[in-house]
Amino acid sequence: MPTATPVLGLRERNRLRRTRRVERAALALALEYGVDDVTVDMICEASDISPRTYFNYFGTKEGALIGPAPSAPDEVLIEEFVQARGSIVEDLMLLIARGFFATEPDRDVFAMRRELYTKEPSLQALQVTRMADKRQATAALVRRRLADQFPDMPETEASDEAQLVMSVAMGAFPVISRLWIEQSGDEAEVETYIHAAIARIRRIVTP
Amino acid sequence: MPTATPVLGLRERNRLRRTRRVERAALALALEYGVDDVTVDMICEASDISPRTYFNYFGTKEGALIGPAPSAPDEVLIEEFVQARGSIVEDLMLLIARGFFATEPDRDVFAMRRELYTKEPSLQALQVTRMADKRQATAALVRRRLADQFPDMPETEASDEAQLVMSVAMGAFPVISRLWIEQSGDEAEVETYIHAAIARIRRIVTP
DNA sequence: TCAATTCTTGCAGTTACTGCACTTTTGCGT
DNA sequence: ACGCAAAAGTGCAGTAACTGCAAGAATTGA
Repeated sequence: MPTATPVLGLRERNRLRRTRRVERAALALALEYGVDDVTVDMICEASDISPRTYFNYFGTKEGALIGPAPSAPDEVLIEEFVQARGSIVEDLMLLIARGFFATEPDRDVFAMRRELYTKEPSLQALQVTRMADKRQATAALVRRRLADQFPDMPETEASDEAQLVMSVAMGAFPVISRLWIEQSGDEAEVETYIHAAIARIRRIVTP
Repeated sequence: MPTATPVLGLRERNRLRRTRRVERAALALALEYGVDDVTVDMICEASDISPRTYFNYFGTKEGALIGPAPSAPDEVLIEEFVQARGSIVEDLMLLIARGFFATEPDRDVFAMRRELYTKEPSLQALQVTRMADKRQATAALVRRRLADQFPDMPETEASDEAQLVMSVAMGAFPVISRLWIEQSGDEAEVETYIHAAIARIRRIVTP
């Protein structure tokens, strides 16, 4: 029986294998010695790869630890988001969460990453930093939705509101993903967690 | 007429003067060339200080750009926060904002910082990273308040809720401070901005 | 004015990261 | 099966952020 996924060339397979090998090594070292006491050279020696190639793959020392950035959502999902009419923050979180699932990680790597994240919360800050790069793109999405939903809202107000929507969503995201990762890790349930979190936010901003 | 503030020793005055001189130089350079194209050596040459001392003062290259971390709130303010009964996120933001004002910045430096922040939003991410260091301390405060307000709330739920409160507050903070900095910069008004932002958050998490 | 303390600085070293040129590997047409 | 073009891996040299240490300078308090 042929695989459902398109057959990958030797090139891709090598790249995947290598990526996993390096991620595993990096995570194991970071778990043993702590992120700050691990050097790129150590990772490279443990995973038999040259430092130059390491940076080609991951860009930064922490790249292998925090995992790939969530992929950009495709047009269909975006359109769905623009036309949805739930809480805008909730809808945005669902959109981001789906992008996160587009890149299915290795089982071991996933578990190690979970352990490391709880051990060194500073890595969460790095996630946020990386997300920050996508701020503008995401803000544009939110503005599209606002324009669609409230055609009469003045430009500047929409811009401010978009910023706020994004900030709240990105601020709460680490908490939600931590909860979800610690408790189940099952894709289906992420929507439940998001929904519960939104309800909670509603409560804590109400006197 | 003697000054109201306690007289500073020569040591303190030198340190203050130096700090301002370096901050000014760093900001001017960053505004002219962009943060990434400025080196610590350039800043040191422009402000006539040794690189070693620069790091003693500011710790990181960006330290002189983003300004001092908000000082830890004193016991009185903390007690006030624990016993307040407004929206918990709003009360927390007010607490943080007051800590921010405890260190009064130089007028010029303030203006340059404002300009740089709008020019290079990546600096905001740095602020967040630095705030992340204080996450635990802040979370403890929030938990104190929750324990005071809801004595029956179970441990784990309180912990999750504290995380969420902090994340939302810290997420929204950059937006608010940007609005406030761009429009007035007057201390009195910051409460108004915070209040308005909270109202807005309430709206965007409601379907 | 002198001794104790604190601060600044130079130096040497480590580590993250980058551009460039060179070799190896892979994909593919014949 | 073979060889060529494209892509990927690697070594090297260099830059820049940051740190510990110890010596020298400034400040303080008696």
